Amino acid sequence: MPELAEAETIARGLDPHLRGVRIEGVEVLRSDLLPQGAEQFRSRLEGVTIHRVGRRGKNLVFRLGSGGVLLVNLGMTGRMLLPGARTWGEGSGHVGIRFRLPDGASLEYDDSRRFGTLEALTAREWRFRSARLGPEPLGSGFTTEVLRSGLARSRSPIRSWLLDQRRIAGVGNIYANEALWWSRIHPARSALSLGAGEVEDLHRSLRRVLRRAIRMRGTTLRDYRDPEGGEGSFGRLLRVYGREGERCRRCRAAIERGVLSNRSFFFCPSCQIPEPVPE
DNA sequence: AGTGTATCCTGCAGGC
DNA sequence: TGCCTGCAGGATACAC
Repeated sequence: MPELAEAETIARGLDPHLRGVRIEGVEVLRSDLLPQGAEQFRSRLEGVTIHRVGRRGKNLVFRLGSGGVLLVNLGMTGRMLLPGARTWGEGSGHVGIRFRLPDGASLEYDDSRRFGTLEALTAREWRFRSARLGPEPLGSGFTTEVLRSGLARSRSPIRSWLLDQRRIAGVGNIYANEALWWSRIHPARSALSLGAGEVEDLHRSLRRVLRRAIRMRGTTLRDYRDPEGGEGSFGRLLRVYGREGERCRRCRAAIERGVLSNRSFFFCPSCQIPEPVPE
C-alpha cells in the first residue's frame, strides 16, 4: 500500500533515530522477503553503520557506511517499526526481519502479506536500480514539460501510466486517482490524448495531492502505520478513492468504480468525462 | 506498446 | 456462527 507519501513519512520518522546507528545483527524470520537470500543480506549489513534514511519513489533507502544501501519496498502491508511502536489488538504479528541495534534496541520489518522486499545493494547496484525509476514527482526535475513529453508518447490509459514506476516514481493507486479527480480527467483516457491545459493541471494536482498527503502523514486505509505505530490521516481528504456510490464533493454525482489492468479506479462520471476535451 | 491474467500472501467485509 | 467470494496501498511474468 504504501505509496510515496507513506514512504516519505516513514523515512522522516526513522532518520533521526537511526543516523549513525550500527546494525549489530540481522535476524531473518521470513527469508522470502529477501530476493538475494539471507546469507548475502546479513553479511552485507551486519556491523555496518546507517548514515541516513531517505526515500526514492515508494522505497525506503538506508545509506550505509559501507557505501551500499539497504533498499526496502514495503509492498502492500510492510511496516518499519521502532522500539515501543504502539500496536494494539491485531498488533504486529508478522515480523519478518529484525535488525538488532545497540543497547538491546531493535528495528522490525513487519509485513502480513509479505509482498515487500528488502535488499542490501552495493553502491553500483543501487545506481543501476535507481536509474530504472522515473523522476521524483516532487523533485525539481519533474517539470510540466517532462510530464508532457512522457505522456505524448504513450497510448496507455492515464491511470495506468501514472502507476508505472519507470515513468514516475512513487505514485500509487490512491494518489493517481485523487490527482485525476482534481484535474477532472477520466482515468481511462489515453495519456497522449491530454491537452496542454490538462497536462499542466495534472502536474499541479499530482504535486499538490502528494504534498498534502505527506503533511497528513499518509493514508491509513487499514494496514499502514508509521514507525511509531501511528496512522496517517489523509483518508478524510480522499475525493474518489474507495468512495464508490458516495457523492462527488464537487457536483454531488455518485462516484463510480471501474477496472483497468486488473486494478480498481474511481472517478466522478459527471466531472471526469471519458472523451478528450477539445481545446 | 498495450492489456488481461495470474502469481506471491494474509485478512477482512459482505452475502447467504 | 460459519462458509464462500471478492477485494486490498505493489510488482512482476506470461501470452496475446
